[in-house]
Amino acid sequence: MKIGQAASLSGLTVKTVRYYADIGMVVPAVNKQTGYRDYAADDVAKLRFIGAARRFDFSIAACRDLLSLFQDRNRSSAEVKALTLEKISEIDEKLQELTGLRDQLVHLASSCSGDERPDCPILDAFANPQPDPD
Amino acid sequence: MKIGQAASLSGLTVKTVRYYADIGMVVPAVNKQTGYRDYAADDVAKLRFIGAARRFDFSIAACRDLLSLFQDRNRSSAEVKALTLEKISEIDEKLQELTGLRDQLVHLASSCSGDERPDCPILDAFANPQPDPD
DNA sequence: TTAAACTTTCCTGTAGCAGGAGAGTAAAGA
DNA sequence: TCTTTACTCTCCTGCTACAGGAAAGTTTAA
Repeated sequence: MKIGQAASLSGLTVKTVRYYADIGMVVPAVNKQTGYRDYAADDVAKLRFIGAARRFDFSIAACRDLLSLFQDRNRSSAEVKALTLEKISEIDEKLQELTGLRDQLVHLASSCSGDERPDCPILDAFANPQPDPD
Repeated sequence: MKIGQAASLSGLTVKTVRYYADIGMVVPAVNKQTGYRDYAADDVAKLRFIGAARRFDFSIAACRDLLSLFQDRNRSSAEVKALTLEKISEIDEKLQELTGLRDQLVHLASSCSGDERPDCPILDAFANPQPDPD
């Protein structure tokens, strides 16, 4: 099938599918007469797989790893689980960071009257930044 | 003072400070003989301000807004508060998204034995992705 | 005087594509 | 059959917010 159909079946855009071909992640056959990419059902499965992994916030590099594990009939599930646990702890870090940020901003906002007067504790805080705890 | 000192006083890198000059955010005087950028104390204050706002995850564009509010003696604090509240709700969205992701990954990982057998519910889930709820 | 430390501009690379130009191909209707 | 519309191709640029490095000039300290 042509790229448009592969894209819609996999829930990706044509641009994205073409990009994955360019970087060698999902490389379809090529119709030698037209130069059109020719996607097999197998390729579409890979694209769907990658789309799902990307939605789980795995990077392209991680997707590549997962995909090769996915295609390796002899793989053990341990590696996949390890990658997943790693991803979870990455997300945990990001969550902590964002939560801290949110708390500080909420604190600043609540101490700001938000009226027409020019005083603003938020700007004051930015003008006299606390040194980083790290 | 020269860029190196301005950078260390503001807690930014020389590259970053130079970048802020290039995009017109903090433009220092220039020593016409040497071509060296010449930062005043005022410029350093702006750099520190921006550094703090960036640490609060404000984009460069938002920093520009905040900075102009900061420099505007007649500004009201209402605009700043509005920007901050907007940022908080952005963070809230991101937190929700990440939490959902985390939950799903934890669920997948817990259903995966993680041993040497090739079966892996994680890969299975990726191979048969659930349609997006959006 | 010389060497080390800074500074300058300019160019490239990052991640993961999106947007668009210009040209060729395919499918469907009149 | 002709034409129109819809795809597809490659190639180039742009996005965010800088980092890294080259080649050349400047300053400062030994």
